Amino acid sequence: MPCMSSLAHILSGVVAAAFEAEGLSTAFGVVRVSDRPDLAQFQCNGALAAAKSAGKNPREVAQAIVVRLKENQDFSRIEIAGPGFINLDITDETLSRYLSETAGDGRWGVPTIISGETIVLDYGGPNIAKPMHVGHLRASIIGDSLRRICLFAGYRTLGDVHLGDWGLPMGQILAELETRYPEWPYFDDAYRGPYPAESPVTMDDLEEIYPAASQACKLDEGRMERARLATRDLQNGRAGYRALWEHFINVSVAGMQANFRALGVHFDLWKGEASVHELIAPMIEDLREKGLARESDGALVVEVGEESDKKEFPPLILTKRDGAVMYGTTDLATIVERVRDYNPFRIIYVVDQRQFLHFEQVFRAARLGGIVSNPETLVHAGFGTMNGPDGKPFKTRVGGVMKLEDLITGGIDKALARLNEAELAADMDEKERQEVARKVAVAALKFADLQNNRLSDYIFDLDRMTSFEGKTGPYLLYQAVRIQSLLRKADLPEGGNSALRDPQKAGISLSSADRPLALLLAEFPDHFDAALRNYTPHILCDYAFRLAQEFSSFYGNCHILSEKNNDVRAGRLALCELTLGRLLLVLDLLGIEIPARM
RNA sequence: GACCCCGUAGCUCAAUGGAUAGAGCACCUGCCUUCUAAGCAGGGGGUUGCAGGUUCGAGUCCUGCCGGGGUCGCCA
Repeated sequence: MPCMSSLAHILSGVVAAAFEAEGLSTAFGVVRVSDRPDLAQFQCNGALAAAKSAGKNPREVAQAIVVRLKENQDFSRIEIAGPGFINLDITDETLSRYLSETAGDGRWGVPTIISGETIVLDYGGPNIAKPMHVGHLRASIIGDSLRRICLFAGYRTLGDVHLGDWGLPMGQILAELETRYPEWPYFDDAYRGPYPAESPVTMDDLEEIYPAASQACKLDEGRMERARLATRDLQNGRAGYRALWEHFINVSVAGMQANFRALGVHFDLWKGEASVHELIAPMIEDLREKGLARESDGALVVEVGEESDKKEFPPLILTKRDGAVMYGTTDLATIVERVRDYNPFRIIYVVDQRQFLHFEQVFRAARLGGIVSNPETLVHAGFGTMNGPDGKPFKTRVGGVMKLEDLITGGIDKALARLNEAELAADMDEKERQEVARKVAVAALKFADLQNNRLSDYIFDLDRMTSFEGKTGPYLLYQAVRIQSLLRKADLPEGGNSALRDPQKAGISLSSADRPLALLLAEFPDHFDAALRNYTPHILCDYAFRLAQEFSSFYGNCHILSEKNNDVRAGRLALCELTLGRLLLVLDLLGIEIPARM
């Protein structure tokens, strides 16, 4: 029977009952890991707040609670400190029992949400015809991590790449190609035969053509006008444009998939803005009938302002003056589609925080139009901008953006160099060495990004992102690999460690050298819960690092395999297994793969 | 101009309103003939931008100011 929560949560229940018995709210009973480990393992600060609401002396309230808690055998020490903090230590038996009971089912104390609700996650958002650059890193890996976190919590998850494949850039490229190659059959309205199966452009071509087209439109209003018309004609189904556009999609998606494969980022759906094109007309019709869509300066808009707005809120534009739709329109139609197909509990958008206003417009329109009934369905989990060392949005020295592919291969090269220095790599074949280097490099990249608070901007520093020492992904891998190696040498009996398998008999014997690690292991459900509730993978990064660090300290201070006392040896091996299990899980939740050796 | 976010160690970042604000990098001192040194043990480094306020208690909440970034209808 697995424990369904963290130790602190279980202790909260005990202390809350004491508060209730004193006629006080159970909310005061919250117990958390002490922020003063030198004073206690756990603390409850509720007596202070309770005293205030009851008009009593805090220490007297605390004293009454302590008297009741003394009856509980799980506590080894209960003390009042300062103005009324209740400091708590638990017995080693209680700690050991908790760790044993939460081992073995792979959940480490995290309860499963059994509702089976669906969460759609929208992340990545790469654009057709543009190479993926470092800016796509954040959306991809934060989104993929959140998908893994939701999945582990028990939700059904659908990660959607949501390609940028339907807007003005498509028209700009079409117009540019039509200017350069007017003889192509794609531009001949009289052409009736099948269009070529082979793409006339490669990804390299597109990488040159798109910036050229974009620049031309910026400088020349005539070119921009033709790009707008091409966009509209594409959206209206002009056959030659559609055929050429499909080639763009195919060559672009092939490039993206290579990048995502290297990163280990997974998507369940490869839809894009164009996927919902057929839903737009009926959706607009419906919004018209409801009186929500109206003409404004030639455009069709939905007013989304609210009474409480501090400043005027711009309307959502459904169709522009020229009749073409905007990305807000496709985003709204995508909600229509997702609700229809998946009836999601949540739709989480992992998109740059600078698009806050856009999503607020779309979300308000969706609520007004009755597209979603629960306002909490739609969530924008925004992230901060990736800046250069100068504090401005990141650019390479030559002024362009760094391609994601170059970032990854650069990291792999550095990892290979590090591997070659170490003697361990000598007996690896070329393929294994490459794969280990890729895992190390990707771990470095992902951890360097994910450890930052999702919402705050952060400085992109190439050297730091491909650093393997200190608070880095490779450090975590290294600790996990060391534990794996140690456990292989431990020659454990079939079915695992007796200290875990038979907790009633042996238990995990603890000492001052390993107790901090044991306590930290018991914290896992709290950190998972915080990461899930707030959509913040960095919480798990921090926990994983602390766990690895605590283990490394333990490993350095205690020689495990040569331990003479069988109970102590078994207990320490059990802690190794428990640490490895959590480390592997947390790394998996972060989307980080572990090599067998490094 | 209006609105939103940010300001924490030399640098990059943490810290559900709680006790003595923590890590990593960089710098300094030790430790590889015992389980992987991508490591461990230890050290120096802070008026949390400034000024008020609320609170038993503020890096955290409120007000003002200074500094930085972002957004503000026909791009995505």
